[in-house]
Amino acid sequence: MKIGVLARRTGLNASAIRYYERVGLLGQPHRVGGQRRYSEDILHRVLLIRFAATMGFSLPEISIFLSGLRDDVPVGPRWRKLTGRKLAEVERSIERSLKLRTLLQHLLRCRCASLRVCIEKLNLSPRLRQIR
Amino acid sequence: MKIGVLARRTGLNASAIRYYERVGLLGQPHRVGGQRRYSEDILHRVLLIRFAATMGFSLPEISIFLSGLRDDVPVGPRWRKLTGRKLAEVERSIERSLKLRTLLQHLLRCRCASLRVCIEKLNLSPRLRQIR
DNA sequence: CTAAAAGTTAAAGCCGACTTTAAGTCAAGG
DNA sequence: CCTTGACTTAAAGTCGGCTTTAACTTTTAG
Repeated sequence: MKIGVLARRTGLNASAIRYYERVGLLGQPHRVGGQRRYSEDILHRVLLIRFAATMGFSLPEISIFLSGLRDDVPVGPRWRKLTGRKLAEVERSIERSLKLRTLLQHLLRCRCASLRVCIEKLNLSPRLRQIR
Repeated sequence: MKIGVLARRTGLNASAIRYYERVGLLGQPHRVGGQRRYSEDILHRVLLIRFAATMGFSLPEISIFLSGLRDDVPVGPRWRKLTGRKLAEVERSIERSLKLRTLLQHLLRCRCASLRVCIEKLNLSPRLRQIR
């Protein structure tokens, strides 16, 4: 299939597919008259890339992610390590977001005269670092 | 106080403070021989900006956030609306992250022969949109 | 008085993940 | 054959939130 079809089927822009190729996520596709032609395999690969991206993996990380796949290796230790690290990241981000939610709820519920007073009551300065 | 002191006391880089000034988050400070001089007030304002930023507000949002403060207004409806929207955003992001965590945990726990098989088992294509 | 530290500016650079632009080439339908 | 739409490239632009650079001035300590 041509790049436009792959683009429609993956929901991506053709330029994004060329970009993935440039950064090495997709190999060199076979060409007809200079134009790229793709197999179903590549469709799946692109969907997998999108999947990993929505999981919060960066493109360089996805490279590693996929290199485990390339060999059809039994989900190697490198991949496990990467995924474990990402899981830890996601967990930190969840904790942080839960704290933010609590704080925002407090801010919304409070009946302080002004925002300044309200925030001063929360005694933020010592918390500023924690929140990060 | 001079910009370097303000920088140290807020944990920011002096260039960040000048940047905040450029984008209109801080007014024109009073100057001595061309150099900026800041009051304690501004220190608090900068800390508040940082606080709002860690809450996930963008600098343009913080502008609005602070315009409610400028008048020492009783936490206006505009501010409430903005905060409510941010709370909703944070909640969506929490939900999304919880889903990601579950998925990552599944991926880590699975005993599939290869990543490809494992991911195929999860039947991802239909989920791809949900996850976003 | 002088040297070093800290201040000033405008403009450019950085990060990631793309998109857009400009200027062309190829393919398919009528 | 010719138009139209899809494709090609390299290079530049986008977003936010700064940082860095370069060239210069002011303040401060000794």
